[in-house]
Amino acid sequence: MLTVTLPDGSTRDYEQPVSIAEIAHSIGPGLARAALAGRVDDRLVDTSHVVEADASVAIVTERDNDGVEVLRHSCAHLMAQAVQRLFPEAQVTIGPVIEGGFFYDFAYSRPFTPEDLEAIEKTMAEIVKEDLTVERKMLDRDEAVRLFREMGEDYKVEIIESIPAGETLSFYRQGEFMDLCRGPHVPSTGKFKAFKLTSVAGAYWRGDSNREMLQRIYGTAWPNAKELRLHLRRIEEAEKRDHRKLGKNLGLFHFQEEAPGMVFWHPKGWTVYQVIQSYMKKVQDENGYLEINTPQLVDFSLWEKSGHAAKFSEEMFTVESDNRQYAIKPMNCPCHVQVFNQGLKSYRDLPMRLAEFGSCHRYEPSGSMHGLMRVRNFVQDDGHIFCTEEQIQSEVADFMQLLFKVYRDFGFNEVLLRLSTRPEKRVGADALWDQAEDALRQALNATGLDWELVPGEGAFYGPKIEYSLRDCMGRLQQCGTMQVDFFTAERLGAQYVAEDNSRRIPVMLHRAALGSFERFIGVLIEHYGGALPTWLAPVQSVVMNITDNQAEYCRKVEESLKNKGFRVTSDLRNEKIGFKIREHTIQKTPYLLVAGDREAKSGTVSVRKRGGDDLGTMTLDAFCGHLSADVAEYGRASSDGALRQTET
RNA sequence: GCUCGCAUAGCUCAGGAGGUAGAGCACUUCAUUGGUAAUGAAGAGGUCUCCGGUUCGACUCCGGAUGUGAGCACCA
Repeated sequence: MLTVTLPDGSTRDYEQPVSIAEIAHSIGPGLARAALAGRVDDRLVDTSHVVEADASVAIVTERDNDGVEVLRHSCAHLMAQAVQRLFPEAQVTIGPVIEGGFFYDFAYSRPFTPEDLEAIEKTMAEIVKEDLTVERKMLDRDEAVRLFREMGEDYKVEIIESIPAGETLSFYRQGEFMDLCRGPHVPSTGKFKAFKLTSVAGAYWRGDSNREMLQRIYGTAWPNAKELRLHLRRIEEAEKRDHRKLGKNLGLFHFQEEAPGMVFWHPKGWTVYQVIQSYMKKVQDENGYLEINTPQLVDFSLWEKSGHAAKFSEEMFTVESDNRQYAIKPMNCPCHVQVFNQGLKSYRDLPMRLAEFGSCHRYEPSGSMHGLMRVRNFVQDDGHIFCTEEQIQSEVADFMQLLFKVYRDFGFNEVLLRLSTRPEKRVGADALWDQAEDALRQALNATGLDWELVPGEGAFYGPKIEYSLRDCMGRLQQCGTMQVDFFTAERLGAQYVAEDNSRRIPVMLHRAALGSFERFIGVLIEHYGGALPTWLAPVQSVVMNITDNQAEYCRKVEESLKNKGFRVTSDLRNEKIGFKIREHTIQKTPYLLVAGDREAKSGTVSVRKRGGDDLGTMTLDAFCGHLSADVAEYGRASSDGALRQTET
């Protein structure tokens, strides 16, 4: 006799051990059909799993997030089975669930083509029709190695061999197909209703660029056709917001072959850039930063001293002149230490916060470049805080306050915090790493917000906190960073005189809020789909005449708005008003002002917002008030004012 | 950097057994002075990314380079 507690709190008694499928059936035949998996005391299991003792049990269906995950994972198996039916020589490797779908990596003699994908999808549909039972099997490790070796699955053999001998492993079989897998999986291949293979690409075996490249097929699976359709539409929407496309259409910037990975900013894009820069300048001024500027070319020896050359010399641009080797600076830190080093510093000077909008060049691998998001020349809103160990925590805390304010002003309300700790390749003693990691951990805990630990992902000189924004498409965009560094200052000879007259080495905090202007602007463009909030819009308002009669009046309106500090243009072309409205709407200008004879006579403007809202006719003063209020709101209009935490 | 794809007018894209190319928008000119998402007409615009090869002939086929896209790897 055992008692099963269901999610609604009700209980059911069974005479003997009972499977999830049987429990589902005893509740109702509809639920039995919908069952994809089960949850026993919070552990996800197959529907064939037998409950042997009292437990809380839930039937997992497609309405459950875990159910959708199971569906996708099983769909990866379904795809692998189809691939092996069509291409018997293809070897299977791994096939996990990812956000929104799944992939499976195959070793095959040639890449798969779009036509192959169609054929694979068709075969998948056939296997769905066959409604094959999916069975779980347990095998001893060595037995499994033997079995997969016989099947000619070398990659699976390698995976299984990396598991300690003597362990029992679970396998899943559906028809002729069998795969090593932790599970759980759907009970049969008839459960799939909506899936689509989306793309193929190469991917390294075990994520190691020294090993062979496999053929990865991406797919997506959903509980029904409608959700699949919505998913595909969301992808289309995201493509429309692509900052590379909008950057071209809105005339913000361009790239060209002669300068790969480096931006040509156009007047409008540069306006956005400069608005952001002066905003950051103001924020930094208000927060005790001293702005500096340092050279673009610095003798290579400085990079050797700082330790960057040892790790990144391949990624640095170099210049030779007068028999001297220079590097175009790939980062600002060593230069900031040089500024700190001028003149003897006292503990009274600390914390010293140096900031620079520092242009950096890095020879990024060609395949990693992506519009503004990853470029070879970028400008960081860089800052280095030289301080004592005791000051670390409050400095980190202060920076976070600054950061959250900045993000809110740009219209981002969700921030994800991550702590990256010591990597394998690093400098310095472990005791110092302990201390540095501890300092960041405590600062994170002090915020009261949740954060995520990412072991081994720190910089070579210190651990870091990374701040990622959630954009309106739900994607995470890493922007800000705060790094504790006990080593660079020492390497570059930075010192201060302490209270007891001893010489001490300052701690260096590396920090950036936006990350790089290029990337941040890319994120903004996509977040807003090009319709930047008024304070950022390159052109805030355009004045249009209806006939030539009002040209002079429009010029006056433009002039008067410009004098008040607004970014305004006028469009006096001999075109119909509808045509002009359309053009400036497409250009996403926040306010469209129309002046005909009526307005010219009464000294007013007719105001329309880019979204189509008609604000009616108002005096120029009234419009100025409206515009000022909008600008003063920054990007907060889209926020609820409070910083929300993002789900990790 | 790796795998695969792509590169045609300012932009978005067609095209063809291998016989030097086309649309829409934009641009220029003319007409039109029109009240909230496209007025009409005419004109101009191309070494079909670059370098080699095959061929009587290459934008088209082959090889390479460069750039770029998706993914992987990398990211101080």
